[in-house]
Amino acid sequence: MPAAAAPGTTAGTAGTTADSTDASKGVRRRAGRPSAALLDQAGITAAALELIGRKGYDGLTMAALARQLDVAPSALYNHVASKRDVLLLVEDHLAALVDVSGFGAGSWEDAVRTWAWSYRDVFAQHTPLIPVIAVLPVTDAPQTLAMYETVSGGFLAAGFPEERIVSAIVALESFIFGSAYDVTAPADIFDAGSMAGATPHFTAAVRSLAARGDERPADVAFGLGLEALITGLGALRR
Amino acid sequence: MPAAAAPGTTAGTAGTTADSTDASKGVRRRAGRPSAALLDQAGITAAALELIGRKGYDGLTMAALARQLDVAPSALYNHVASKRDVLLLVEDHLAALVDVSGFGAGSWEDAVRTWAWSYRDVFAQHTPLIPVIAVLPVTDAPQTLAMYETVSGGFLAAGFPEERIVSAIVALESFIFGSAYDVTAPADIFDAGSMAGATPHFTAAVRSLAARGDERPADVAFGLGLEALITGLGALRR
DNA sequence: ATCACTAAATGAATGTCATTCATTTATTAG
DNA sequence: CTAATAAATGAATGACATTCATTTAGTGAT
Repeated sequence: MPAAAAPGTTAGTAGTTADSTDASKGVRRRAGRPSAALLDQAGITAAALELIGRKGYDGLTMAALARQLDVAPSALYNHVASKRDVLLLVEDHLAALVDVSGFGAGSWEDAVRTWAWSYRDVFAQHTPLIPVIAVLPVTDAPQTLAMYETVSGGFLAAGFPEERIVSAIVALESFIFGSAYDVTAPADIFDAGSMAGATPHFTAAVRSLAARGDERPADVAFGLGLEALITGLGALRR
Repeated sequence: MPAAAAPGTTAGTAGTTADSTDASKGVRRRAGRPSAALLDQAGITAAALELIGRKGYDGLTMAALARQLDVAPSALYNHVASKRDVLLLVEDHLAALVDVSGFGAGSWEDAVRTWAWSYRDVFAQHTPLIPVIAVLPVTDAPQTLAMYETVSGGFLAAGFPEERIVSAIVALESFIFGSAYDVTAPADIFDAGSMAGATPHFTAAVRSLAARGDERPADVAFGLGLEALITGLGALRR
């Protein structure tokens, strides 16, 4: 038994971490292997989501994440290789929230509508993930892959030629990602301010957009583009 | 050749490109005010573009930018408030490269085609700017604003109702930004690997896409979506 | 000419991050 | 019982962006 007798109390600086949130109530452990690991990928994902919800993506640092889990930052690296890995975990979790229930239920058009709107809504809250998803091999994201499978199946059942399905999905997805950014843009993004005099057409167009209504500009644009894509892509069906 | 800026818009920062690199070899100056300032926004923009071209966006650090200009990093802060400002300068420079020459020339459809493809191509090389543009008030980017003015004018001339113009442009732009990411994705991004067994429809769709051709998948998807949007949005014209 | 003013540059901090590493230790397999 | 291992610790490290007190050289007014 290697030096078991009387654990020498590495004492020291425990107080710091105190108890940021709940995380792992009370019981602080010292270095060493606990009966059950404090960390795992599911817990890291949950803590990351919690942190993002509370502090936004700027607040998502490895140190803050560790604090949330009542653990030292370096401990995270036993479970993820990098911060990017954390983002991938979050991304894949979110993919499971996208509503694909329309596929197999009603019309193809309605299924795409439901899917696209919910996809956009989910990622509008998480735009910092978009650059990550866009380049993410699907192998690394099982939930995301599952979403693609359902959607592909829906397209196939609707009569799409197999070789056009991926292109059609990619086109829709590109529009969705771009539109997700749009949701986060400031309301006055198109205000030309002092340069308005030099841009009469644009300024007038912006003004007349603002003049009408209740609906959020980002939603109007998304609806417009989505219906165009549904009609245009739908024409590919046999 | 690009640009064809809107009437009334001046060259603005265009002249920047003049002497990109050289910077001021040999002559090191000590602190103090030189006869002509070593730095200005045009020079910073040019140096940033040079650096991005050579090392990519990872290589664009304030220190590297300063070195490129043969200046201390802190000197940059006399001309830009932050690194984000540098990115804005670059973004606005690129906006001038987008081809809007079709508006006022041929058909609306062709003008949109030319504009959209060139817009995508330019930003596919600069995807790290997309999160910046998406939230960028147009006031801060005169060349970008000039682009909007030309495009708005083209839509108006084509018979679009004024209050739909901004939404239509935003929809197209969202698609363009999303598609720009797509260009940079690895070729095997959709390879399900070991999970292929669980995703038969998707895997088959990916395979049959790969089976056909010469054209890059990102280009096929972009063409497909763009034509759908042109048709669908075009129907809004009076 | 002189003198104050000011724009522009310097280099030495600062602070925030992600990430690495040598150690420590509880649990488990043999 | 012992050796191996997974999992945690805290103290570096090394990039970065950004700030600040200083320095200096043109410029414009007197």
